[in-house]
Amino acid sequence: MSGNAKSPAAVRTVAGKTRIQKENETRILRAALDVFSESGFHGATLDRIASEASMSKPNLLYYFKSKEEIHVALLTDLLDVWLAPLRAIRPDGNPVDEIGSYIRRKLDSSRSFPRESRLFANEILAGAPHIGDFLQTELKQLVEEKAAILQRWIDEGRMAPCDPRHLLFAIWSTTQHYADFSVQVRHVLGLGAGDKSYYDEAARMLDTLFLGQLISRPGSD
Amino acid sequence: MSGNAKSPAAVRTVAGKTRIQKENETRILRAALDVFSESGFHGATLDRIASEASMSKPNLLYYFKSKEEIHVALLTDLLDVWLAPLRAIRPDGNPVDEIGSYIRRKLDSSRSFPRESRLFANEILAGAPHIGDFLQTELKQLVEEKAAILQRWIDEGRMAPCDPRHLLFAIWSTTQHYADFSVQVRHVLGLGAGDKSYYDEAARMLDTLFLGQLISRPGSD
DNA sequence: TATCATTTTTACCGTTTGGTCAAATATCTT
DNA sequence: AAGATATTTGACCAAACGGTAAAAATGATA
Repeated sequence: MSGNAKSPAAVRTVAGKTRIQKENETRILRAALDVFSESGFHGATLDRIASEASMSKPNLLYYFKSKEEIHVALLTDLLDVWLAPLRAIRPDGNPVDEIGSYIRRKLDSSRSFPRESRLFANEILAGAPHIGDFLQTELKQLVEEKAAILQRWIDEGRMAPCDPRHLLFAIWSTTQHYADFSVQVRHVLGLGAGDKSYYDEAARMLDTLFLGQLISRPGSD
Repeated sequence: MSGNAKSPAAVRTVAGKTRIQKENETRILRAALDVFSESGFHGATLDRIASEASMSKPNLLYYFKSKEEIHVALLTDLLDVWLAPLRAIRPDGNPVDEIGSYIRRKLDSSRSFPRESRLFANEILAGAPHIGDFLQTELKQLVEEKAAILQRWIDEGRMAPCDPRHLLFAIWSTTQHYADFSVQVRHVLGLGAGDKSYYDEAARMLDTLFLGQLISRPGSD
């Protein structure tokens, strides 16, 4: 009677989620990502999210207790994806490859998930009310771990000396800029609304900036 | 009877502003900058702005017709200040000095005017509903003008080849990051709320990143 | 001090918004 | 098909919000 097969008399999967539940939660989160990333937390309304999810507002609130719960769910889902590129930096790689891949992955994230990037940016700009703990613990620890790797490369003379944590900040800011400030980028470059053609030039620029010069290559690397 | 001395029978200065008017408009804009930069346009309320300006809401609306008018006034005031560092880049200078000064000025802006930076960031993130025109015309033109200078330096072999406009994007994003994402920076570095001590290390990092390497110095420059 | 324009306040309004409730409907199991 | 559970909806609510109107108070001028 315990297990996970069927407790009362319904079709529930492992996590206790019905087929309809999973479907609707997905629909809601998808719609909410649209609305939150476009208008921010306070600018978003449950009515718009419900409408975009083709669902009545009370029905939406049947799956998520509050507006904040939807927002937190989105952020929580996002964090793992967001950190994946940083996690992928390998201690036994060489600086150019590892940092180069990291930049490429982060830039790809901006291009492929601009709404997620803006959601994150909005949260930080608002003072990180929901993910402050995450930043202070998980992110801080991960940064320290990866910064130690970079520091070792510096000590070994394989990279120009600099504060590794600030180097990471620079990579974050430059890559995320193309998602968070895409309107400005497009307006300055004179591009249309959906045009993402600038990403190629951006990639070249970042390679020049971070790799072409920052990392000294003895040739043996 | 025209002039600017005194038209009807009151104490008005050049722009037709009473002493009290000027004082109160300043108080309102100051309070509004606090609130808007902290909570964004939609998160801000007239009640909070009025309260922070030690003023009743109707009295506030006696000086500004609407919430949006306050917001636009803030943004408009900001734009000139915001572009000053870029305007200061001189065609007859040398790359290291000019770009170095520019980075220093932008970083100083982030340290000294973080609220202004966040106000701007919020506006862009929201899709630049109020300053879209400015971005497409004034900013675009200014960027083209300065990019041409950088391009000339590149053509003359005084700088590593790269897209000058994206170089500007990189400078904008890295410097503004320290204001817009200060919460994240502090949490990752393990610093307290008001601590801005990281700016020194940030400046070193940016110098290394942009100057130490990007710009090739023939020695004669 | 009388006069007039400016400034401030009190009371209020219509709308929007996040959220609730109970009833109705669909879905699943037996 | 019956019964139980899960889902959906329409009607509604209290609070918050941007904004208004008109009267009261203040300040400046003569």
